[in-house]
Amino acid sequence: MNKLTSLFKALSDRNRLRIVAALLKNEELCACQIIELMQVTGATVSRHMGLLINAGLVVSRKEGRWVHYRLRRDVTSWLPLMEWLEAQIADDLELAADLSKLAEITACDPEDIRRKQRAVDGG
Amino acid sequence: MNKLTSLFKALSDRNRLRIVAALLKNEELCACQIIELMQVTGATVSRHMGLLINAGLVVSRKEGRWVHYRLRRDVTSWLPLMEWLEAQIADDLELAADLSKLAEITACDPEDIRRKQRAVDGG
DNA sequence: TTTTCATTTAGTCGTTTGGCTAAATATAAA
DNA sequence: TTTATATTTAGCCAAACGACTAAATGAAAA
Repeated sequence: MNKLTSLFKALSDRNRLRIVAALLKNEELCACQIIELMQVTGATVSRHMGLLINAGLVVSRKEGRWVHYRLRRDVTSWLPLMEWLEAQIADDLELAADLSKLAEITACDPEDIRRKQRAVDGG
Repeated sequence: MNKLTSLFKALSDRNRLRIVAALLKNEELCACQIIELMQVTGATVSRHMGLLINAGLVVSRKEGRWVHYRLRRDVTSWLPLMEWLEAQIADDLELAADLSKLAEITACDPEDIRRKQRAVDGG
């Protein structure tokens, strides 16, 4: 697909926009933290991350069993868009609310988050 | 829907992006000119324009039987995005190609364009 | 080396999208 | 006031999307 089109498609889903907002405020997040923020299954988060990676917005880094995601900051032509987006997010009540929830999540040890998630799943 | 989400949704379709690109280069375009550029039915263009209007990107102006569209330039917080977009369009071969086609279209009298379109429709 | 576990892939399902045609609406011309 | 015409609305269809569950993968822990 076209670069620009897949970029906008990536940003045109509410949940993916929440992920990008989260990554704008956190250098790096692991899958389980994003799952915890969004309250969807790991499979769903994985699919969203795949789209964001494909659009060229995000890169992933594997560390043991865990995968960490971060925004690509090396595509200089997109930096103005990212800066603009960050300003818009500040004005979006729902996205702004996410950020405080996210602060609670990142304050925890990811191991604890997974423990809690497994307990809820009943796995 | 959310402001930011409907904005990105509006921009996430290739044909709508072509329309926005066209409106960035032309203060105002009428429906028949957009139909001619995109080679889709009037109904389809109408639906796309409705989405762009709903997203707050475009306004329409009725003049007799004709409807003219232009970009909203009064939403100051979106101007940086529009400027960025304009720069990206210049780097997009397909969108850039559209602009020369558009130049031919805008050089004609819209009445002639409709005459041609009616002839093709067999109406 | 078996088990556990984090993530991804495959497959399913209901919803949304983007195109079309046909009918409706609104305005100008005859 | 009838007819022609530009756009919109309604209704249809196939393809794409976003969620889920279950199965597969790959890496660490036991």
